[in-house]
Amino acid sequence: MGALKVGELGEFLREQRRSAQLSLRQLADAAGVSNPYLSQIERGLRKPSAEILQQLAKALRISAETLYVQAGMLDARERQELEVPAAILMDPSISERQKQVLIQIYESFRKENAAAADPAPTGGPRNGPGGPDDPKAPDGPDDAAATA
Amino acid sequence: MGALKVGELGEFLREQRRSAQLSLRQLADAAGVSNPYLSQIERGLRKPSAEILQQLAKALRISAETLYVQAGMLDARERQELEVPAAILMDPSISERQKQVLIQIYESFRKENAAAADPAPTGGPRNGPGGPDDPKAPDGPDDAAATA
DNA sequence: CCACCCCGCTAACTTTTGCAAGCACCCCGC
DNA sequence: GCGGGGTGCTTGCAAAAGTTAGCGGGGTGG
Repeated sequence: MGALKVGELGEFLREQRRSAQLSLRQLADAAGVSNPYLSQIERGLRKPSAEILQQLAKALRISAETLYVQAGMLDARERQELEVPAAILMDPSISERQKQVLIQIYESFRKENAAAADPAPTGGPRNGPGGPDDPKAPDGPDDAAATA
Repeated sequence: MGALKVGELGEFLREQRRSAQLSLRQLADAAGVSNPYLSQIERGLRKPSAEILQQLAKALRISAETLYVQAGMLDARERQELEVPAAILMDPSISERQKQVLIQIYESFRKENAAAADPAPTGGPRNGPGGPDDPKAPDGPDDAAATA
C-alpha cells in the first residue's frame, strides 16, 4: 500500500534543504518539527504526516504541491482532472441547494451516457434499494435555470 | 499545531461519500481503511495521514488536491481558479452539448445570486474558510497571477 | 588542552494513528 | 416471535508518528 515513496521524498527534501543552505536543525526549527525527526524523514525511515509535509513545504518556500507530487501523492496529470462534483461543492459563489441541482444534472448526464454506451451492464453495481434517481428533470432548477 | 481543519475535512468527506451513494463501510473498504476509523475521520476526531487521505481521494474518485484544499493544506485561492466551468470542460464523461448546458445553468445561478446579494459589484474576493494561520509570516511574494 | 558551538544521528519516551471486535439500532424475510 | 444483514458508533490495543535527552565528531579561539 505504500503509495508514498518515502525514500524519494526524503532525498528530495534533503536536496532542497541543502540547496537552501539550511542545516537540519535550522529547517526543523523553521518548520516546527524536531531535528531528529526531520533527519529520519530525510533518510526515509519515517513517513511524515500531511501536516508535517505542509510545514516543511512552507519552511522551504516550495509549493506544497511540489512536495506532494514528489511524495507520489499527487499525480502530476491528476491536477487537470478536478472532478466536477468536487469543484461544484467547493464553489462558494452558489448556494448549497444550487450545488445539489447542478450535481444532480451532472450525474444524470453521466448515467444517460453510460446507458447509451452500455445497454447491458450485467450485475449492476447499483446498490440503491430505493428508486432510480431522477434521471432527467432533476427537480426544480426552474427558479434559476428558467431565468437564463 | 492544527494547520489541518479536521472538522471541515470530515464534513466534506461525508458529503462526498453520501453524494457518491456509498455507505461508510463501502467507502472504507474501497479505500482500504477500517470502518470505524473512517467514521472518526468524518466526525473530525482524527487527523488522517497523508496516505489515508490519498486512498480516500482515490476511492471517492476526487482529486487528492481537492481534499488537501478542503483540509486547509493547500491554499484554495492559489488554485481555485480552476473553477467549475473549467472542471466541466475538462470532463471526458459528458458530451460537449451537455457541458454547455451545465455551464449555462451554473452561470445563471451565479448571475442570480449576484443580482440578489450585491447589486453593486465591488469585487468579492472569496475567502470564506480561509484561516488566519501563518503565525510568523515568513512572507512569500505570492505572485498568484490569476489566470482567470 | 579545553571550553564552546555547531553538525547529524541514536535512544528512550509520549502521543496519536489506525485497526479488530463488539455494541445498539433499524429493516426485511421466515 | 427469531435470524440475518444493513447502517453508524464506542471500546481497548498494536503500531506507528513525533517528542526530548544525550551521543560522537568537527571546527575555532582562549
